[in-house]
Amino acid sequence: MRSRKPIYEQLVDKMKELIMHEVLKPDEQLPSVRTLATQLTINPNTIQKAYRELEIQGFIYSIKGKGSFVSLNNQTKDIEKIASVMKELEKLILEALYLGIQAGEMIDLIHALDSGKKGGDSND
Amino acid sequence: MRSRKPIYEQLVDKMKELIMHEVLKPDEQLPSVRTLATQLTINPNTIQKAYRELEIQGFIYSIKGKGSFVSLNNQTKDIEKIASVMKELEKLILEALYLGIQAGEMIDLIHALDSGKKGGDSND
DNA sequence: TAAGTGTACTATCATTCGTAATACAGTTAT
DNA sequence: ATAACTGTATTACGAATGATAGTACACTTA
Repeated sequence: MRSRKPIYEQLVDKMKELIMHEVLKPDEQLPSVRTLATQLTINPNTIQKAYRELEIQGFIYSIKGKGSFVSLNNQTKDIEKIASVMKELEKLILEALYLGIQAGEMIDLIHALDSGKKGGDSND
Repeated sequence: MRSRKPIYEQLVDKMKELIMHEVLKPDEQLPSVRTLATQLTINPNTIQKAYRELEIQGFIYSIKGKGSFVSLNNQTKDIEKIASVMKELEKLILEALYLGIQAGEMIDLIHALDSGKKGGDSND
């Protein structure tokens, strides 16, 4: 029974969160494919698929024989990805407004996340 | 070759956009399952699946024997859905900030979409 | 009654997800 | 060179999902 979202995708989301929240620091080495597979009791191939996706999205980089590491990216130049995220954002904001969510509420959310990113980790 | 997103989901997204942009007005009748299936050259079951999803999400309502119609919703009370959208929004905003997108840019986007919703359709 | 509507069900096929086993390639330490 | 670790690639299989297809039922309207 898949919880409607593939395991490898869940893993990608989780890792992205950890990286963006700086729980995983730049250049920090990630658990190896086989190690993590053992820890999570899932197949190494599933981990590898997640890692590959994370690498494509620019969140990690892998070196054969050495391991996988968190990217240094803080300011990406990937124009395609930025455009894609902005488009998603527009869709979601429109839906939120349609649902009756106030613009101010969303703006507050942005400010909270933005200051939390600059000022440091005060809360979670 | 599926463009990585199911047809019925693409259809749901498309209809949601049309409804939110008020191209499809409240209480307006939608094409019947079979009619739309013929027009789009896809299976009636696929249309029905999309319509069912749209009904679950509160965008349309269907009456057996009569047809499917656009909901009047402008201010939903569906707390679960609002919470879900807010959570998605938070994830996406965080990723946008991580990519280097400025908070002000997102706020501008919100204002643009919000005024476009209240003031009427000046542009598209 | 007839023709339109939504809805439900079963069957079939292709694709994807996840697992499994195996192999290859590169790094590091011995 | 060897051993033990890393990432990567390939193939195979079973289960779940997406989409098609056909059929049937229930309701509304003329």
